[in-house]
Amino acid sequence: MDRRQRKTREEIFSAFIELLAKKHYNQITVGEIIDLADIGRATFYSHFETKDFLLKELCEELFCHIFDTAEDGGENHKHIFNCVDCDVTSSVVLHLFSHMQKNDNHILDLLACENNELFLRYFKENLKVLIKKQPLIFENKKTQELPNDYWINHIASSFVESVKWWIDCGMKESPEVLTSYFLTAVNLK
Amino acid sequence: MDRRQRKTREEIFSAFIELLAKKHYNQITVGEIIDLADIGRATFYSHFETKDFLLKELCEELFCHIFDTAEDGGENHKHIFNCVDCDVTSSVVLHLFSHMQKNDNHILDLLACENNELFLRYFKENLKVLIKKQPLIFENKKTQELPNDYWINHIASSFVESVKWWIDCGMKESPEVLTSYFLTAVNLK
DNA sequence: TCGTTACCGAACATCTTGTACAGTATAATT
DNA sequence: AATTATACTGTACAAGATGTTCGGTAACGA
Repeated sequence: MDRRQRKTREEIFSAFIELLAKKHYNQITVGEIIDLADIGRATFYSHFETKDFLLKELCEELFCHIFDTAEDGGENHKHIFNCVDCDVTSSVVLHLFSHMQKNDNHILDLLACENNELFLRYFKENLKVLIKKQPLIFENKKTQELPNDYWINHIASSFVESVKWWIDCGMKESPEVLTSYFLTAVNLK
Repeated sequence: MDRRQRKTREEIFSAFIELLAKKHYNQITVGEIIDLADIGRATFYSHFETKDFLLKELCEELFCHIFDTAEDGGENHKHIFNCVDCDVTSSVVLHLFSHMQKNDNHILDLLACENNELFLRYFKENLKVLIKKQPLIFENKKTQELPNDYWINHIASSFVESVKWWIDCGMKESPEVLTSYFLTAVNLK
């Protein structure tokens, strides 16, 4: 990809994130974005068909990154984190919470801002994929009573809601504590 | 309130709900609403400052209704529903799921439609209030390990997510089955 | 019956969107 | 180094949406 293209794309994303932190998605105009990014109108539209596509691509970029690095969690992360209770399940969960806390790529800004619905949706969908790949880690202990997809949905939702709760509380707790809350709530420890 | 005012208000709400079922909130224009409601432009703006306020008031009206009728759930609903296992907790939960299934005031249409974020948010907030009023019913059994507000958030979220899952599956299950799933997942039975 | 209030409808300024095009700067190719 | 291709600029533009204004009409309540 052309360096100019890459630069412009980054400037648009950056301006967009800055605006999202300030006001609601619906209130943001393309005009504001191009002013802040300091680019021409036509340039914006040569990159993104509409504002909606911009949002979509931003989500995809952010979540691809965080979940790609989480992929190998089950096998390797025992060694990366010095976990208190270093079993595999809490290792993967802890890894995710730690990622959150570091706020890689402004992911927390987006999850906390007023219009976080879309991000949360991506977040949850990606989590589901991750969970499905680790059936042993997130085992459904009540398979007789709960359909599996209900269970997976429950786990993924509970994780997302834990993160939201964490943010709302000002993220005072450590990732370790959050991991413990989460695993207790969903009965995985 | 003037009968004309009431009528106009209802017509606007009705047109709005019809449009919401068809397309995303962002794509709906005030022009479309007033065309479908068959009222004058100025009339719309004398009722609602903006489209956002319309959405807000719609939510408030719908959720006030459903939760007002759920208030007395703890004491009286044993007699209204012939529950399989007629303890108080499942009675309240079952009552809510049953309400959902009946689709009072198009509440399911709104929860299922593309732009359900705002409804879900209202839904969850109202649920939290309900849960806080019934501390014995939704008891936090792990009070040593889980902060109470984390617990309440977990319960409310799980309920909302159960409803969403239910809708996504086509609502094939009975309210009783959903109640069972929910109570199992959050470990309340 | 009479004063009040809500609706109508048309017009209007303003803002937003998405497209078009000619000119300029930067990258890639030879 | 010269040439070709591609990305950005800046301005302009049509089409459509927003929110307001105002004089006239109809329905309400007392």
